[in-house]
Amino acid sequence: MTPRKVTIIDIAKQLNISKSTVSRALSNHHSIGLRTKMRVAQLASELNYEPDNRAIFFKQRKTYLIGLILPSLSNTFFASIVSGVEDVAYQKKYTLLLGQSRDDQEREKRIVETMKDHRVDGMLISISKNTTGYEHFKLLEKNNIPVVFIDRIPEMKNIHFIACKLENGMIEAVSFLVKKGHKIIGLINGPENFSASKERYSAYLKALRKNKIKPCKKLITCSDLTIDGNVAASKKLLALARRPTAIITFNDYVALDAIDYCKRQKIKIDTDISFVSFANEAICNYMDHPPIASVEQFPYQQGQKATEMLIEIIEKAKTENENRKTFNNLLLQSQLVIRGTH
Amino acid sequence: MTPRKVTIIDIAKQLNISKSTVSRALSNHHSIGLRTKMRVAQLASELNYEPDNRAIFFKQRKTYLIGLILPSLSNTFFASIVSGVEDVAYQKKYTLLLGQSRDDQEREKRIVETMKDHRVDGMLISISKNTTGYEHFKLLEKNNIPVVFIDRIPEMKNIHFIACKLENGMIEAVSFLVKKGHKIIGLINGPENFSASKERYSAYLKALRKNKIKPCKKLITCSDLTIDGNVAASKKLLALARRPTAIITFNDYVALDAIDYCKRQKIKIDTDISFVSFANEAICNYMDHPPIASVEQFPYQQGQKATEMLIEIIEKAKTENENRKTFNNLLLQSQLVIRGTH
DNA sequence: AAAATCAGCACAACCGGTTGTCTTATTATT
DNA sequence: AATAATAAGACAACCGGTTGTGCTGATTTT
Repeated sequence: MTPRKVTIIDIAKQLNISKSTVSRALSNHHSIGLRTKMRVAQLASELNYEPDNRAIFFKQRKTYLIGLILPSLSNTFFASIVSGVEDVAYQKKYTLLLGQSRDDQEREKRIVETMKDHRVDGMLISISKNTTGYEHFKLLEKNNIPVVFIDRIPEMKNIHFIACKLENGMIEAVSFLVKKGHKIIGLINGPENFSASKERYSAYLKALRKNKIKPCKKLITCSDLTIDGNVAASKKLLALARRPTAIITFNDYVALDAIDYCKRQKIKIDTDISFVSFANEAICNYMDHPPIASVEQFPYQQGQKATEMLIEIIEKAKTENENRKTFNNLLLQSQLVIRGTH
Repeated sequence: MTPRKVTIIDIAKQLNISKSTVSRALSNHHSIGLRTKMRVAQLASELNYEPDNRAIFFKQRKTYLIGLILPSLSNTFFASIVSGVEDVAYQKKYTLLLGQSRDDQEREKRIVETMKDHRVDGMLISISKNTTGYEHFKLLEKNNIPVVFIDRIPEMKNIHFIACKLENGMIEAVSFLVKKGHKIIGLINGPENFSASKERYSAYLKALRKNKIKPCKKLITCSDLTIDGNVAASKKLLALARRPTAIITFNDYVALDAIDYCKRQKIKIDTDISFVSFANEAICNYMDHPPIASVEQFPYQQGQKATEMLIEIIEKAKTENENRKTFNNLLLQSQLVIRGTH
């Protein structure tokens, strides 16, 4: 049997005093005499006493746990979110429970369940690629566990979320390309059910209008973000009779696959075709032909802000009237980052 | 005030029965009558009753939490470890607490403290680059919290750990280069205090001996794994009068910085110099001139094995005699992966 | 018919702390 | 000297479950 940890009861017994006295002595309560306080402190350190937070949290109906669910960590974008979340959470004495949905709705549900069972004080979620049903999120609402969605937002009413406003980034991207002389600009978008895809799509159209370019449906395609999907999308655009001279991609990984495809097809990057991506991943700095520009989406900051928002909601819930709920939405501005000498 | 969750007491009151009856009814105990069981089940689902695991864990002296501390997630290597850990942990009903030390000893200590306070059932740790003091790990031992170290192992006696045996990988790497005609093979190693660096170092010497090549001290250097460190190390080796025709690097990121440096210096990759790395990161597939081979260290499997080991220790501790502790060490074999057509 | 068996449930202790109230001895007040 | 005030600490309830034991009435056994 695991040797039991030292409790205040052990201390109380050894000193022949009551456990409430020990408790108060340790928290320096005024109604305990100095002599007793010192004896308790002495014995506590001798016995290596460590309070069991769970007993306290249990009574406080708190856990100081925040659940974070992301599709994956292999994408540096999400890893940055973790860092942002972690930095704020630790600072405010919360600890992070992590789960990866692997873009699988069932897994996402199971993780939500588990974290709910662990009675997290709140959750941060970036939904999976395949999530269409939202019952598991409603379950959290029922259980009064606040959720702030990050970057990948479900299409629900009355939710808290934080994301990066992509419209301005997309407009900057298109204008940048136009200024460099491009007239046929393609778009490889992400899955159609992503709000982030829809936003890119409408911003793309808006940007074209703004630059007096007539949009062409053939120049717009989607990828499921797998390598095969990315390659297929690239193939489709590059096979067009009216082939684009520039392509804007959903993120850097799509761009990398597209660039790879071009190289295999002997299509010269930056000569025959230019790429602009989203995400601005650092790893691209090592590429010989990275996208010439990329829209920064500030994942670290999104993580920070989301966590601040969540903790505020958690701590407000204790005091405030539940009836009149308000929902917090925050959009950061994205920003086009032009790489190197382009 | 947050609306209290439904408890068995609420159910008991409404049905005018005792709470123990409710508890047993819900767990289908034989001494409860069918009629009562059904009434309880009915009301429980009506009220949306959800048991509070914490009360149960509390009594069981368990949390089903596993703490995982890694230096960082920006390195895909560690992200893979997370996935391995997560997959095994979730399957065995444990949940993951995550912390990044950012290669800062103080931060590592604080995270250990926090996780200890949350009474994790066990911890998985990959130590930070700068960790030299081990008091915080001894603290865990004192608190009877088992720890399994992963990949980055402290130099302590009597610890559980899992790592990847690098010797064979290094020997394969050197032999591979020799077979390709290289005679002057440099080594950019990691920080000297890493056991992983020491292992690479001695394996490198052993491999040279095996291939009848006389080692030369000048061909061996270390990097602190920052970009500047990597570049400085590259510079040092490439400035040698007897310049190496091949360099083995501590990991892929070092190789990328070295390759980048070569390109800027107009040293032709794969012609003037070849690189072999450790880690076999997937992102390198997108490079024009990735290392021609890389030693796979199986981070996902390390994560899995470490978690299996930890859970076994946790669950064994309950029943076994504590006096005769044994320590588990597991080494996976590394494996040289030759890229593409080389 | 009295004793034994058993189903079905209530009571209370426990996990490890916190906190409100009550008790007792000492000191201060009038 | 009698009373009030105060210091120091004991007692018990509570958080939300689980579990060992005891009690009650009905059925079975002899």
